[in-house]
Amino acid sequence: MTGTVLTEHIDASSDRAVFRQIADHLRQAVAKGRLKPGDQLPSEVQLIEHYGVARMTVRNALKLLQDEGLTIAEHGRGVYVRARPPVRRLASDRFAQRHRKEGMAAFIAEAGQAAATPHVDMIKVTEAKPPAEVADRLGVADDARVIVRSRRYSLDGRPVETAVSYIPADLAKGTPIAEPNPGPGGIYARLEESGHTLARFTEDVAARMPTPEEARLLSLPPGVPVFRLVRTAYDMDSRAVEVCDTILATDAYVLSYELPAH
Amino acid sequence: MTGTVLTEHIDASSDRAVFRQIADHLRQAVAKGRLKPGDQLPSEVQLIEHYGVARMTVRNALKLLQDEGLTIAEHGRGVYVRARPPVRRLASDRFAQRHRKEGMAAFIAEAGQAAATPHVDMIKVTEAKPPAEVADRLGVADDARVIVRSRRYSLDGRPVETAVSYIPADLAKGTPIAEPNPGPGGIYARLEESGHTLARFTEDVAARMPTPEEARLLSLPPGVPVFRLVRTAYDMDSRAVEVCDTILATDAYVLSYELPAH
DNA sequence: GAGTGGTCTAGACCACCAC
DNA sequence: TGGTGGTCTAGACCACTCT
Repeated sequence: MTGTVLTEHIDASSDRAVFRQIADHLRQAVAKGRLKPGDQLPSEVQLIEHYGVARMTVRNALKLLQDEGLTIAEHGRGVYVRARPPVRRLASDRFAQRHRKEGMAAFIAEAGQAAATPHVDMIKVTEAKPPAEVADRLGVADDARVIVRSRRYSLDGRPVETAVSYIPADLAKGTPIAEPNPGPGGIYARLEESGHTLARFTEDVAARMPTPEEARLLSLPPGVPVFRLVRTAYDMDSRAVEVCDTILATDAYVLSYELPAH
Repeated sequence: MTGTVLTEHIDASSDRAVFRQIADHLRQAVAKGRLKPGDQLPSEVQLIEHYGVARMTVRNALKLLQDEGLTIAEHGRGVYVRARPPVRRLASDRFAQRHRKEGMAAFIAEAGQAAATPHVDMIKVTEAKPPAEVADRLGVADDARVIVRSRRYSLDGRPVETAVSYIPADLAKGTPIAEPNPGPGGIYARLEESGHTLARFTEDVAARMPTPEEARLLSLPPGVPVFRLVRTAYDMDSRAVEVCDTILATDAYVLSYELPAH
C-alpha cells in the first residue's frame, strides 16, 4: 500500500529542485516508518501522476535515493526500500593463534561462528613482482619476487570479500603457500611451521565507492561502498611476512577493534 | 587538452548501454593517465558532438563517474578528475594516556603532528536520555540520563568529522565534562581525574553513503562515503564511561590499527 | 499482456563562472 | 557575453517480471 506515502505535494515557491523535494518526501516516509525495509515504493507512473511532473524528474528523485543506498531498483518489479542484510562483526582477534591451532583459516572459522555457510572461489596463485605499495610494506625491493594468492569469499552464496595476499617468494617457494590449497589453518599456519611465528598485524582501513570491477565481483548494488583493508603480518623478528589487500562489501561487515589505553 | 581523450567511438553492436561505453572510455582515460587529477573532462557539448548522442546520454555517463567518486562537476566551470585530498592516518594509539598528559585532546594533538590547523565548532552540550544503542553500550537503563556532547572538527578549514559523545550523567554532572569547554586534555583527562582511569577502548567501524544531513555538515561531494565509528571507553573496573559516535569523511582518513597475534 | 524500470532523443530555460 | 553544468518536459522503444 502506497496510500499513506503519497501525501505531500511540490512546493512551487521553494528554491529546492522538484526532484529533490520528491526524494525528500520519500526519504521521510522511510524515516517515519511509513515505508519499511522491503516495502515497494510508488511506481514511476504513480509518482508522475501524483506530482504532475515528467518522468525524468521522478527518475532523478529515485536515483538520488538509490545513490544514498536507501533503495534498490529491480528491473521489471519495482523500487524497494533496501533490506539491510545482517552484518558480520569482524573482531580484532580473528587472527589469534588459537584459531590457527584448530586448523581453521580465519574466514572459515568466523563463518562457522556466525552459522553461515562459507565458500571460497576464484583462487589463483601466481608468482610476480609486487606492486610498489606492497613492496614498501614488505620491506623488499620493487623487483623482488612474491607469491600472489588471490581469492574471493562468499557467505551463504553471497560474495562479500576479495583478497590478494603477497608473500615474499623466499618464504613461500616449495611450501604449500605456493599451492592453491595451503592446508589446514591457512598460510599463517604454514608460515609459523617454517619458523615465522606471527607477532602482530597492522590493518589500514579505507572506504570508497567500488570500481565497476569490484562491484561486479562482489555483486554490489548501487550506493554501497567498499572497505579497502590492507593487513601486514609481522613475525617475531618484526619482519613483514605477508601483505593482504582486501576489498569488503560494507553492507556485510562491521569491523571491530580493541585498543589499549596505555 | 582533450585531444587525446576523445578517440574512441560507440560500438553500436555492443549490448553495453551507450552511456556506459562513454563512461568506460573516460574511465580508461583516467586510468591510463591521459586525464590526470585536476584535469578537465571534455564538456557535455564536446561529448555530444563527438559521440553523436543526446545530452541526457552524456549526462548519464558523467553521473556514473561522479557516483564512483572519480570526477567532480563544478557548475559553470566544468567536470574535473577529482584531486584526492591528502588523507590523515588515524593511529590506534591516538587515545594513549601520554597525549592526555600533555594536556591535548586527541584531535588537536593529531592535527599538530600533521601540521594542519585544527578547528572545532558547532559545540553543543545537553542532557538527555540516550538512544537505545548507546544505553546498551554504556550498560545503563534506557531512561537513564546522559550528557550529550556534539561537535564538528575541521582541518585547514575543511570539515572532516562530526562526533557525539554520551557520558553517564552521574559521572559528568558538576564537572567540566558538562561544560562546552572541558579543559586541557579533553573529557578523558577529566574522567581520569575523577578516578575513572581509562583501561581500553573498543571501536566499531562501518561505512555507508552519507545522509543528506551528513553530506551537508561535512561538505561532502557526491560519491564520497562516510565512516561511522562508534568508540566505547572503559575504565579499570570495566565500566563503560563514554560512547562516542563519530562520522568521518572517508576521503580524509585512513584508519590504522595494530593487532596482536597472541 | 500488463506493469515495471532502463535507455535514449530533442528540445527548453535557468544558474553559475570566467572573460 | 559565451560557455559551463543543473533542471525539466514530452515523448519513444526496449527489457524484465509476473500472471
